[in-house]
Amino acid sequence: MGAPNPKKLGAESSATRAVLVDAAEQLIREEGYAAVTARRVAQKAGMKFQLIYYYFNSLDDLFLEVFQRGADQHLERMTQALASDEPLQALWALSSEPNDTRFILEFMVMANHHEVIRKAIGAFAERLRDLQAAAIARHAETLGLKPKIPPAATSFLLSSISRSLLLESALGVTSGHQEVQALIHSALKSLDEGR
Amino acid sequence: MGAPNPKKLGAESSATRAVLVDAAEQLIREEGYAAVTARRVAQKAGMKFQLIYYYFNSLDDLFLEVFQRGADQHLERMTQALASDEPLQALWALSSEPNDTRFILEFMVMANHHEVIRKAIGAFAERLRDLQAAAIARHAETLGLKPKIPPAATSFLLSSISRSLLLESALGVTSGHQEVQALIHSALKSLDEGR
Amino acid sequence: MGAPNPKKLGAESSATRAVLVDAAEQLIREEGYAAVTARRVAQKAGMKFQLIYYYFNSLDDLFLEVFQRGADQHLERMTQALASDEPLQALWALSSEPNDTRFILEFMVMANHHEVIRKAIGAFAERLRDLQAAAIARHAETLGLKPKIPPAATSFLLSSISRSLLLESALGVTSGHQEVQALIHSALKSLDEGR
Amino acid sequence: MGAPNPKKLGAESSATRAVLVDAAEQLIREEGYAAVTARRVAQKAGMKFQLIYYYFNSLDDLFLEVFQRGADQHLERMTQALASDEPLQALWALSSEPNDTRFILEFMVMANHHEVIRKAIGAFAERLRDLQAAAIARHAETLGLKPKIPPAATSFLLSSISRSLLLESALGVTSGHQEVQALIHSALKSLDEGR
DNA sequence: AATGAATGAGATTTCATTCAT
DNA sequence: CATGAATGAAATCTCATTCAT
Repeated sequence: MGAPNPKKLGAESSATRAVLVDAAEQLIREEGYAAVTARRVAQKAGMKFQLIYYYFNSLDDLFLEVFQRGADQHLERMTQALASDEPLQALWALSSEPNDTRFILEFMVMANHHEVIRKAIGAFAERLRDLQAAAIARHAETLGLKPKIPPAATSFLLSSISRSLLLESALGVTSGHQEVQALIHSALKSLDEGR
Repeated sequence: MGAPNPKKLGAESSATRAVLVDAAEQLIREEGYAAVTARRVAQKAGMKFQLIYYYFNSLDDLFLEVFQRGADQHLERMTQALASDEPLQALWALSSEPNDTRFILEFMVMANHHEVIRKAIGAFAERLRDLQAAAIARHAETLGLKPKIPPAATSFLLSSISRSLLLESALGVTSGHQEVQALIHSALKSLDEGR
Repeated sequence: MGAPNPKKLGAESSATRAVLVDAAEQLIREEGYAAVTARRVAQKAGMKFQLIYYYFNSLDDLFLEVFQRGADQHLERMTQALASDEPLQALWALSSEPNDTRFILEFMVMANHHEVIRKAIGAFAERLRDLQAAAIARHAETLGLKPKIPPAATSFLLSSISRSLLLESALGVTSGHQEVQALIHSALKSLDEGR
Repeated sequence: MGAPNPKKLGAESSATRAVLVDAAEQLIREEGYAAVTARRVAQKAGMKFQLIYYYFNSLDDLFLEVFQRGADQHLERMTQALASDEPLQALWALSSEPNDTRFILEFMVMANHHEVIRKAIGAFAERLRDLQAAAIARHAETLGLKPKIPPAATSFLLSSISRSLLLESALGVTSGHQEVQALIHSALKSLDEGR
């Protein structure tokens, strides 16, 4: 029996549903999650706000769907990046993309108050780490290297650093940034070239 | 002394005022800035919510005061840490303190949508960076070292990494953390001992 | 029909909406515009105050709708009055009607601090003046008269005087009123009869 | 015994008291009576708002004092104007002064909701009317004229018209105004010159 | 598949006023 | 004389959500 859907909802495949998710995503990107309300999403989508409750059980559900879709896309992109000839540099480039990174950060913050989101983003972060670590290990093996830094640590470091560069830039703080960028670039180049 | 401050009501030195700032700080630490409303702060402080407007004119003012007080304390503590015999390890220990770091992170996020906060935390971050970079440079000189990594970059890296360790831990993500901790510890030890 | 009005919620045709407009109008007539708050309107209508924001988005919108409805009715009545055999006397009778005149005066005052209302009542006053001036001119022509006083001035004078009679009466001041009424009556009679 | 002062208040002659009345008057002139609150008056005066309650029993008392002072000054000015060689033209000039007229209008509106103000402004209006009517009668007698329009009516008409010219101008409505101005000017000139 | 109607809860903010000092 | 402290009341407005149609 399990837990049956307590409410009849709009079909998963509806075009309208997608429009709502799009609108919510845009809003999060532009103004942060705190700016997302049923009314504002609907307004952006050019629809009535009640539609949100028709398609989603609650605003949280909508958030979750926005996140899930974005996370899937990001994992996809990351997978492709890691498959390139210079996986570390590709990883860095993608991690430095302000768009995606700010988006993910927004959910990290939201997680504080949304149990459901916390689980989802936790799972996502873990998968991302594993994905990256595996690729880094694979790459090292290909080149016949025994890296001093464990793959998972490398993954963590690159994520941390790109995230912070972005976070600080948004605050207008940039002291030390150039030096770090230079360090990272040369390190990654060496690694990708097997030296 | 002539015309008083046009709007400021409660005295700076009031005990009540301090109680309110305490309550707000606690709330931010426990539930994040988004949970702070005049009503909730007052409730926590066991007071009427209007008192907040009596003492602060606006919620933003309260936020700012909470931040400023915490920032000052942190700078103070950091200054002391950097004055120790092993400044880098002390820096790291303080930066890894969940209390302070989560607190600062909360404001970094808040800054996205609060102009006033952005300026304040930007200024704070810059001061912190300069403070640390100067101490790191000083320490290197004392030991007669020429570090490969510029001081400001070292400061940035340590901040980024501690911040991310904390952020991810809150999400239940810890893969790669131990390895990073180990790396950092050994690196800092070497640096502090001049090797 | 595609994207609905981004914010408008309640339908234009709702009965509830009309009840709210009625209540607001009554309140303005009885106690003046300054007495109109969402709570009081709702109370008078026997409804929850949030309904006002459901139907009107803002109190100003409600004010505007009350005004517009009243203005339209007044213009209608004025048009009919001016079509009578004795247009000037009919104009005066209508302008002396305390109900309408006090109502309009209330908005004139409100206009001082409400940009939106200012525009609306400005437009209305202009239309009213033009309507009256045209009728007065027409009437003069019909009677083959060449009036010493320009039609627009006549319209202005009658409006001013009726307005002030009312305003002063409300203050309990009536000295000179009877004499003015007598003057106006005889003047209008002459004009209407073509002497 | 009568009704003794229920509260000890600041002296009538205090300079501080006058500063507060000044500030309130300025505020009414600039932003209308609805903008007058204890806080704003005090702010404008560069004082603490509690002082208002120290010097006046309530805000209404302050309003009343502002009005009384302004009314007395206006009566004074009017008396002087009426003593001139061309009393009617002087009367008109003073009545057309936007400053004073808007100020008085503001109180006429306030009267709707303030019993005390209503009585005060009623009494003032009556005195003003009597003053003007007497002067007009005197002037007619001096010139040996028997005016068709009773003096009180003349006073009423001039007040009404000047008031309305101002009220409409504020709304951006001016149609018919020039013609009226011209009429009034020529009529008053004739009267003043005894033709 | 969609939407008009409604509402309880709560947000920030402002006020007039009192009182003790 | 003057002012810090406090508060009850009310203002406008927004939200998430439900329900009947």
